[in-house]
Amino acid sequence: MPETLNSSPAKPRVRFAPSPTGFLHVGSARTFIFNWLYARRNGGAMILRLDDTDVERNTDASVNSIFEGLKWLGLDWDEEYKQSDRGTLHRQMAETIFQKGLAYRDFTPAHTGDSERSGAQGTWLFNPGMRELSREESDRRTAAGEPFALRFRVPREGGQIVRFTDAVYGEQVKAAADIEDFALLRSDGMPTYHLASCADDADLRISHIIRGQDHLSNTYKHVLIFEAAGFAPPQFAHLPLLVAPDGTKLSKRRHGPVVSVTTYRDAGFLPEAFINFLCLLGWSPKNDREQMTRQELIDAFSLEGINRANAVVNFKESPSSVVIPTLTEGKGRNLLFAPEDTFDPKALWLNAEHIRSLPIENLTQRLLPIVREAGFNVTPEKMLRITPLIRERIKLLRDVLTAADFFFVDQLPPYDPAELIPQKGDAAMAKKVLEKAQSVLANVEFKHDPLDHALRAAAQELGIKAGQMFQPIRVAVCGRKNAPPLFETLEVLGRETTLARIKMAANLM
RNA sequence: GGCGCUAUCGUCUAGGGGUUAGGACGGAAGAUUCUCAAUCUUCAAACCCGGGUUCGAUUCCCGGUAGCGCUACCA
Repeated sequence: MPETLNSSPAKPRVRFAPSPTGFLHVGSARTFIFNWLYARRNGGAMILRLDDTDVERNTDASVNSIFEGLKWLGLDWDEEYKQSDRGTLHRQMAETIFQKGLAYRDFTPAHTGDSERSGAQGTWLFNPGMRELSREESDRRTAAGEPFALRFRVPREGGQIVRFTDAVYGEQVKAAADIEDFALLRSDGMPTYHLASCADDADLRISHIIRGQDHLSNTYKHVLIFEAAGFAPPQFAHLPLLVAPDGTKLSKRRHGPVVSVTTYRDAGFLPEAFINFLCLLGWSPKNDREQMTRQELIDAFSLEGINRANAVVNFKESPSSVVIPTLTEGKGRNLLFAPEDTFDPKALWLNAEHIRSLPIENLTQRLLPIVREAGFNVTPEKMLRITPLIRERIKLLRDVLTAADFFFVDQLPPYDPAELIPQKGDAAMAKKVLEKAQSVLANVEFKHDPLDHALRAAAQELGIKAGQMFQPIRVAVCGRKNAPPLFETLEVLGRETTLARIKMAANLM
């Protein structure tokens, strides 16, 4: 078939272009997800491009963190590039623009940075001296080896206007006179972000640029670059920013690990739940749906559903929670992670919802590695029996360690004997219950119904309420008052362990 | 300082010239239950302010305020 004649509508090409200067940030992850959703929804291509033109700040650790985070989220891409490999392309575009007279060499020594940040009123939109330099003079100084930055010659005369249509923010118009003569090339010959980004977007035939709203005002510069280089600008869609409860942009320095994707992974979030949560920040399916699978998100996604106001990630700003070490001390007592109230309550709820809707086998598989890593030897068979007992009781996968701890240990850690005393009862009643329980449980079949009948009958014999019968047993066996339902628990624990623990408890009374 | 973007319950959001302004999380109360969860029911909770346009604005327009972004030879 003559594929050249195939005029099927162009498939969208989108990209995620992080600069590897830190771990994968939750905001970046959301940007990736929205791009990915758009690509998958429309049968397009997802491109991952490392924007690593800032050699000073790039690190391998950061690149790893990005890959690690995306891998955990289970997000894939179709093409991958590194800007540092494409310098030639960038310089070509700069040259093209320069030859057209749309850029000029600026021989002013580079600003020495930092200190003049406060004196920003000294900001200049353009430098007439350099802008007006004759080509001859410019060439002469270049030939003499004088370093220069290449600046875009913004068409500031004649009240010109730059415009583009943003899929989220609508028509955008700005007077060219308000745009500074931004740099294209640094004096060391390296391209700036603006140039490299546009050159690559043009070369990779990116059709839609979906990125953070912090780039909205940069977009005018990008439109200028595209047009100067002879390309039609792609479609733009800017995303509202994710901010902290204090309204400021999320940053590791200010807000700690809650802004890093791996923190959520390590805390026991399900990747699909985390993606679900991120999607609901700044986007809405507009039908009151909240819990959604990956496929449902793909099917529902559209640029029209994106809104314009920044969204707050509602984590707790308690510094203490951030300081708590992730180390485990001793077995049994696994108070290891930052308390769950660190995270956005809605993220937690969504996670719990996703956990509840997972088949037992699947959940078990996800729980097992966590339990083993904490030092407990549990067989998959046993875990498979434990999972249904805790599934409704955990919000994070890691909660398995505190919700099911008593299933994993041989010896229960010490607990307060007073807990054994039932409601409206006393120590004597507790002792009576525990002794009765020993004799009853020595013979009954360890299955839900027989246990239920036997224990209720025993309560009646003792002339106490069922609840008063169950509580001492529960505490004896679990080491605490709050635990999964008793009969199922006993069933999993088995007769031997149950009797041993009750005997120990009886000795405490 | 200049330029721009934004503004609905505490938070995420739906809606839109006339609505009891809807949903969700979280909160409160209750039901259920062997505890805890889960589940169910109920309740409290919002249109930033001021002008205009209009018979009527939370919705449209303008201004203010606030927040955020850009204003680097960072991205």
